[in-house]
Amino acid sequence: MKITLKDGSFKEYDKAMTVYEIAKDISDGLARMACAGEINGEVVDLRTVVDSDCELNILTFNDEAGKAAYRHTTSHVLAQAVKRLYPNAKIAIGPSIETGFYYDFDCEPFDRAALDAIEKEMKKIIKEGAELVRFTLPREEAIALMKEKDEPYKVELIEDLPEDAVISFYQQGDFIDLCAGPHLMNTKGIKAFKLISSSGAYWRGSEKNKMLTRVYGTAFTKKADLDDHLKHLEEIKKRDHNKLGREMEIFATVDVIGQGLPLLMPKGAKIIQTLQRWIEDEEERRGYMRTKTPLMAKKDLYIISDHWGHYKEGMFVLGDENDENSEVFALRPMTCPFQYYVYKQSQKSYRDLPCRYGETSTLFRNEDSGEMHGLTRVRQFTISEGHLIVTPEQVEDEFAGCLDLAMYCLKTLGLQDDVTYRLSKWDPNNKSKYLGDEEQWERMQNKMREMLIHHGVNFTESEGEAAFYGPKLDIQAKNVYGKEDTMITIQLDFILAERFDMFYIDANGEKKRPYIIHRTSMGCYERTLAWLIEKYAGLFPTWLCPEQVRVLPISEKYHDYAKKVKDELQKNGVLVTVDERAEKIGYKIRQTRLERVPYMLVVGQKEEEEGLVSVRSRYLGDEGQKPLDTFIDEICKEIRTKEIRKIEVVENEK
RNA sequence: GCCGAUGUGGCUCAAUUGGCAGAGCAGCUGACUUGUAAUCAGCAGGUUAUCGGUUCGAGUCCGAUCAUCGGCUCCA
Repeated sequence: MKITLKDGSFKEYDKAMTVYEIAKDISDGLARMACAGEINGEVVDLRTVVDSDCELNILTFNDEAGKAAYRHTTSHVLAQAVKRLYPNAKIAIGPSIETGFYYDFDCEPFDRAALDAIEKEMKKIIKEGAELVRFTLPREEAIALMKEKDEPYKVELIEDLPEDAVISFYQQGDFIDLCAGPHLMNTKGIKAFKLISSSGAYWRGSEKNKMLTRVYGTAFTKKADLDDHLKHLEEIKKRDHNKLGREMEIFATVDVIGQGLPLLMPKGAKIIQTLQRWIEDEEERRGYMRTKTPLMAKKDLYIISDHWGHYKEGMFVLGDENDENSEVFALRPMTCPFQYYVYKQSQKSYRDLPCRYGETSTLFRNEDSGEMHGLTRVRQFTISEGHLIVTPEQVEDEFAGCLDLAMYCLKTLGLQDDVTYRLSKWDPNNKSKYLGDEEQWERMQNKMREMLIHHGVNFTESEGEAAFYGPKLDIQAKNVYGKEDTMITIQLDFILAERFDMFYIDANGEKKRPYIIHRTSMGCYERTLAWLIEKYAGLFPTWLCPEQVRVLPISEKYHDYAKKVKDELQKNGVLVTVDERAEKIGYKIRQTRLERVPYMLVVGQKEEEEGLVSVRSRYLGDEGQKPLDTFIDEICKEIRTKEIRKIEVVENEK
């Protein structure tokens, strides 16, 4: 048998040896070896390999699958420890995840002290060093075994496996778990792990099911890697927009105002204003017409759009629905139907299409109380929303136009490499959630897929993520913790034009249904702001900074000159302030840096006499003295071109 | 909505386990008039998230509510 190692080398082995024995031989410390290999790209447990003529890659901890096996084994040890300390706990599932693992238990919730105790027990189990033994059972016997062990969740899992599935178990000491593997060969192999937190999670991810206790942990093959990871978690906490944004006075929340209703402070409001002006102008250049439509409407409107049928739970309803004499309104969760009525104000010809409407639109969504988070999940938000009413022939070009605009926005903000593209499709197993029939959905989804391929977009597909009226292209980004959110969305709608009886007159004088494209250009302002805070750790590109320059006079004697510098900058549209406090220059510099202002202009006697400024920037540190006019030219160019200068000087410690 | 944790000046944290709410930073006032990351002195700032309960006495114990955080579900 030929065993290929990842470094490209390979060894020939006697056919009489089992793959497992070979693996032991190769790894020479068997406990440290992930008992996993790869055949034709598929990860397998070495003990399941019967064909000794295949070409096999032995997976080590340098491979993702090897690491996953390692983390997964740690989750089994966690389950064993929990069973020892809480014999009545029932085990559910415990997979490996990106930087660790979790395991769900049906038992009382754990507090930190309980987690510490479980950790201690896990260390004991690791020290005991039981071998992980794999065995398989026929379906009935597998069910019987799990019934005997009184593990109802495992029984349910087995019952749902296909009839012909191989049902494998892994045993370490007296602990047996239903599991496909692969695993380490011995629990002794686990070197570094930590239980991070405990929380609730529904069995099989459905809120109709019982809530189980989930324990999250992280595991690394080296102690140093674990320490690095824990340190990394501390580090990214510093750029978490929810912490940094409050610290920098970009936003705040107030308990009597309510959940999901952040206050944008002057700095946050300024950044959003800058974004908004930029986007509105850009859209106008691209042929959009601006609308400004009401924030609320009678429920009649939502009945036509069928938001009343499909989205009522998500809306804030005003008035008493149960009282026939009460006029019922709802705050708008979307702008779509309002802009449709803008379209419908006059009869349109095919010559009027494409008709592109844009609106800086404030929306309200009654999110569940546990959903709100910083600026990324709120109950009131403002998006760069727009709707394009197009003829069927224009769909492709206009979709491309929306995509181009979205990509332009991302690129300008420096975010283009941080996103993934997702084709969000309907859920064919839950058709009642959606309007329209299967034929329509398949047709539109195929069309969208074709367009994405045509434009060379690298995308994934996901079922059950569509809007109720059509498929979406969602542009997704991850926050500092790796959690994904939709930043930008472009949606194809083939339903609502009919419901709203929208039409245009074609070249033959016949009424035709238009298509509608729903889209955002740079998404929701609040969410994009949160993303920018995390991306730049608060050190925004100069053009976005709420304060771009601070003038620091050496002493009171130079206040007049400082003001003159400020006025000149202001005249050129630069956001500038003067620090006139009677403090030493070092103190003012320190504070200006902590507040992340990109440029400081120190002015004293020499500067005043010669019309200079001493520039100190977060980009290059001390940039020396230069004429005021030169500095103005430079910074105006930087702002105008929305340049993202590379930051060389980063130390914002407090 | 569900599970869990947390809540003390603007921020970071104390308060000997039920016994006089305190410190640093920030702020304000005054002095200093300063050359590239913290000048000195003084002052002010609190119904301990809110409401209720137990107690001679509650920041501390109990209950409810609100908010924040970590997840689940949901979602831009």
